[in-house]
Amino acid sequence: MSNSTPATIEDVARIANVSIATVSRAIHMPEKVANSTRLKVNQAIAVTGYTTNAMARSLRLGRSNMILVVAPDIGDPNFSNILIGLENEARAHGYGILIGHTQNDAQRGLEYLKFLNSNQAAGLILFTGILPFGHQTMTARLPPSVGVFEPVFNGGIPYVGVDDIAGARKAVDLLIAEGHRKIAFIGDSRTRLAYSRRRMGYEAGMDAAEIGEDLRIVLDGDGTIESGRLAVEQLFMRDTLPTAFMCVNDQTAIGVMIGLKTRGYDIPGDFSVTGFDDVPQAVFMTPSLTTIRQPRTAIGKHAMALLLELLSDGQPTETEILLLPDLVVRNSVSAPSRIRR
Amino acid sequence: MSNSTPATIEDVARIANVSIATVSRAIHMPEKVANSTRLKVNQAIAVTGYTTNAMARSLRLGRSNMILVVAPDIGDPNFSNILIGLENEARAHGYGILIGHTQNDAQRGLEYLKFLNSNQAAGLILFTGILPFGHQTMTARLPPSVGVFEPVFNGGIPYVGVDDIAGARKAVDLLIAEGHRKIAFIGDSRTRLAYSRRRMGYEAGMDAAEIGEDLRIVLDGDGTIESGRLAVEQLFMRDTLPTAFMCVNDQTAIGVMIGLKTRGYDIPGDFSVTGFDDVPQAVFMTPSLTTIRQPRTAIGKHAMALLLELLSDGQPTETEILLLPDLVVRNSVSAPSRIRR
DNA sequence: CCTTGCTGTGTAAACCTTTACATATAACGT
DNA sequence: ACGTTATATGTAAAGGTTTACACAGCAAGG
Repeated sequence: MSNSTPATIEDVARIANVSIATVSRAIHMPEKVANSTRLKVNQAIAVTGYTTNAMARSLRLGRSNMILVVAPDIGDPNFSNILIGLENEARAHGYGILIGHTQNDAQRGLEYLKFLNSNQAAGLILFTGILPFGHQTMTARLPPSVGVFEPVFNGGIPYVGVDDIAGARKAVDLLIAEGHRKIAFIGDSRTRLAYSRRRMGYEAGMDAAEIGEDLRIVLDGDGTIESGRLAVEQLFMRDTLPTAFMCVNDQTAIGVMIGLKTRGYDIPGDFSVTGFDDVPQAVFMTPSLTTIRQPRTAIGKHAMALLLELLSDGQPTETEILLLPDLVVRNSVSAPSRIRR
Repeated sequence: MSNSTPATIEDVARIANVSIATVSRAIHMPEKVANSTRLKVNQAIAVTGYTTNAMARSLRLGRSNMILVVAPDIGDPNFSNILIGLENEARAHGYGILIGHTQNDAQRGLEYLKFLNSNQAAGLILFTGILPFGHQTMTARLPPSVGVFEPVFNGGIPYVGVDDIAGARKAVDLLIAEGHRKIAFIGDSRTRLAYSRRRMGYEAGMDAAEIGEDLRIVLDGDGTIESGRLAVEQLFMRDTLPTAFMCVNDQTAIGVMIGLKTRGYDIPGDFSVTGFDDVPQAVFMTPSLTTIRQPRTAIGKHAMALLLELLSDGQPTETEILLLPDLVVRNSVSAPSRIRR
């Protein structure tokens, strides 16, 4: 049975005693072929173990039924759940998914660009705020594409993600409602639209509560645990400390909590901390982290639905789909302690 | 410049005023073509923005320069670093990497099997202890393949990973050296060779220290944080408790720590805990987790090297490469407290 | 019995490459 | 000047599909 070389459509045709055209039709347009013939073909397929060569098929058709997902960092705790949303939706429509990992390296990006240029994928999902194709980004000829998780700031690609401003606003409003006034925003200096939008939410909340500029502290890290820890260290160098840390993402918040705990402070007794994303480990922290939940599978689902629409219609019906995130109240926030510096 | 349809080798040939064969040669065997001609071709390539259609190329050649990495769970904290090792090695040899995510679903596995059957990937890296192709696993015609991180228990596929027995032995030896005798092993009941080997290390260590069966406690979970927490709950139902928990992996250890802390116990004061893997968050736990470090990028590198060897030679030189893991001593282990129950 | 239309099937071109083979030109030795 | 060899290029086949077009057989309508 298990020959060294896979069966081709020709092998099937020979055994079924029909032409290759008929075999192809029996597979893809079964109603166009006589019952008796279809039976013969199916038997021959079973005998040979034939499965159609997707590459030859795509070459002929000029399109494939694979979708490429490109991400700079596959270890991002948000990635896997968004991916699951993408996959489920894609599968329901007969598409398969392949993942490309760029490690933020333009050379690797170009590799995947070649893949796309060869029609090996019908569509593209971008998990990155910037097109990862280096200097060829401008001239790149991309298939229908959708950005996910963070807006793609060059390239004018439709985007599905969370409403960062509204989400951040929920966090800052909670802190203010608890009585905090001096709230630090620990941000991310990398050129990512998502992060600047979260900061906008912070500012809007502070504005709405009429909290002056003098009570706002903004410090930029790079969104990693370590940068959260560092931010705490930097703030302790200054003479005024906030009563609450609103962090641009959960990684940063985890770093902030580690920094504060290392210095012997209690959370939320001494300082309150909020995150953003609700990564899986947020619930396992001590104290568990109050944060804004990304509706990850929903994002994936919507993004894929939009991409599939693009694949059939050609024109995007909308250029940005923003999902409203929920506030997840856990144990890292309380009222500020009255007695403090 | 940016036409709707990509340039083909024919476009280049026409502009350079040569035949398509010459263009192909100018690209792949430049020394076989006259300098002047090569120049013309290169200019034409620049003008058209031509990039060779990888699919047509692979169809003709019967092989591609892509390697498929199949993983059931891309969110596994071990995955991304092993992947980086794989990628770096692959790239150095002109291969690209694509990732397939099966979610432990045989249907998805079959999708990737088709991908392979179409020669769309030259080789296969398996991140899973079992071939993910459902009932077709036996008859599947696979390209050269290497298992990584956990041995593939069906299919006789060469494997690169850590020496689980030796690693587990290091953990149990540490606990014994600290004075522990009643050591619980929190395992994983899923049919994964890696986990049963870790248990063998545990047993071997207990044997060597001549600690009797009556002092051994073995409880199986499923390797998740939650299962670690549950194991603690179950042990508290029994009348005797261990002084140390040796966990089959870090996830389980984290769950055990959460369970113990929830019950108000101090680690390592009341109980010692060890993990296995050294996932990124192990260092950020409080207390930080003493564990066995997987040499992840090294595993990836060796696995890819072995696969590349298979791709050229055909025959595997070795069937299993075991890397020795290091013990990482942090703060979750100390001597057992004398006064207890 | 002839035309028309329908159903089912086959033939061959096309998708884009690579490369064995053939051919043309130049270089060289005698 | 001629045969031999090396170098550079072109021609065409092959890889596995899909599908427009052509064709054959047959039923229906006149």
